[in-house]
This record gives sequence, C-alpha cells and structure tokens, in this order.
Amino acid sequence: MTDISSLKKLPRNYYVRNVLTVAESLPGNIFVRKKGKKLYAGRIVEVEAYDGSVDEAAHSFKGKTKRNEVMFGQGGFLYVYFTYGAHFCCNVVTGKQGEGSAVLIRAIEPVKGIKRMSINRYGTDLLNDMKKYNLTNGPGKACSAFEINSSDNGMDLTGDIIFILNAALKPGEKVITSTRIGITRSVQLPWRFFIKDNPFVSKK
DNA sequence: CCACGGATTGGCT
DNA sequence: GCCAATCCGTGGA
Repeated sequence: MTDISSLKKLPRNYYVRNVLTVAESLPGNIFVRKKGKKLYAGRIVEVEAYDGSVDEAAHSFKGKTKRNEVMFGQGGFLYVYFTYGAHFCCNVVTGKQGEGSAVLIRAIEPVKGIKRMSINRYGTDLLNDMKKYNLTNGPGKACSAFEINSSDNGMDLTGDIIFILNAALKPGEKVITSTRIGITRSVQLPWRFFIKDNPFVSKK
C-alpha cells in the first residue's frame, strides 16, 4: 500500500505554467479528495491537455461562457463539467488568469478509499478483477468513484478538500503521448499523456 | 423559445 | 462493434 502521508501538495506555481508542461508532468502524482470523513486517493495515470488559444476541441476555444468560466481563471482550480446527460469530468486549470487552458483527468489508479469507490460505482464493495480495473479508468468513472460533481466546480486545489500530492513515477515507468480520445476537432494534436502499460489507463 | 450535440458509458447485437 | 441514454449550456430564430 502506498504511503501518502509524507507527500507534499502541489503548490499554486505548479499549475500556473504552460498546459502541456503541466499535463506531461502530472501522471504519477496522487489525486486526493476528502468528503466528510471519507478519503479518496489515486495515482493519475492518464490526462489530456486543452488549450483554448489554439485548440478547437477546448471548451474555452470560443471564449468565456457561464459553463467554462472556471477555465479562464488562474491555474490551480478544478473545472468540472457535465456531459452526455450523465457524466461529470474534472480538469485541472492551468496557466494565468484569462488563458483558458486545462488538463482533463482521464484515468486514475486507486490508492485509498477503494472500497468506498466501489460502492459509489457499483453499489457494492465486492470487487472482482474486471470491476477493479473499471473503477476509475475513464473521466466519468473517476469522477463517479471520487464523488466529484458540479458542486466541486471551481474548487481551489491549494486548499484541503481536493488537491494533488507530488509523487514521482515508479522505476521503469514512462509517460508516452497520443492523440486525444472522443473529440471531433483538432484531432491531430498529440496532447494525451499516459503511463505506458499501466492497466488503469482508459484505452490503449 | 427551441433544437442541437457533446473531452462518455455500458448494454445489447 | 454499435448505439441509445439523458441533461443542459449554448446559439440561432
């Protein structure tokens, strides 16, 4: 079991950088969410970068709206959106105020609170192998497991409710890139970053 | 006011 | 592998 008690929270200046710099360095770090007495934690294993200034797939590409306004704030806040009538997805806002860039958290490897994640996803804490790998291997699944919804939109990641702990990749692990998943515009940009061969990544 | 479609998921053929 | 489910922000009329 990974011990996360000695790890340090990523500070504001980590997030206030170029979105690609943040995205490629995020895998391996530990995403933490507190909900009352419940604690959820997991290693980020897959992300995608969205940059409103050049990227037609970004929600922020056409300018600020009520839905995406958090994306235009300073880096280090959580942007949560609702999609397909059913799912929440969460992003880490990056860069400076007004920039409109963020990193989508696409997949997580559960570390703490796994039984509770299973209850949130399946209504039972009994996990077989298939369910174990399906807990958090997608943006909607991860939000469901971590109890993240629109009420968490705009959360400050330098606070004590949702934050990310600095942790290095394990020996032998490496981050590789590909094009992004599920989009119809700017499909050619190689802005997906994930840990090679990690079984919790959403798709190969 | 109303129609459209999405940074997905899971169930069915 | 294909496709329906299901909501609501957004943009056009």
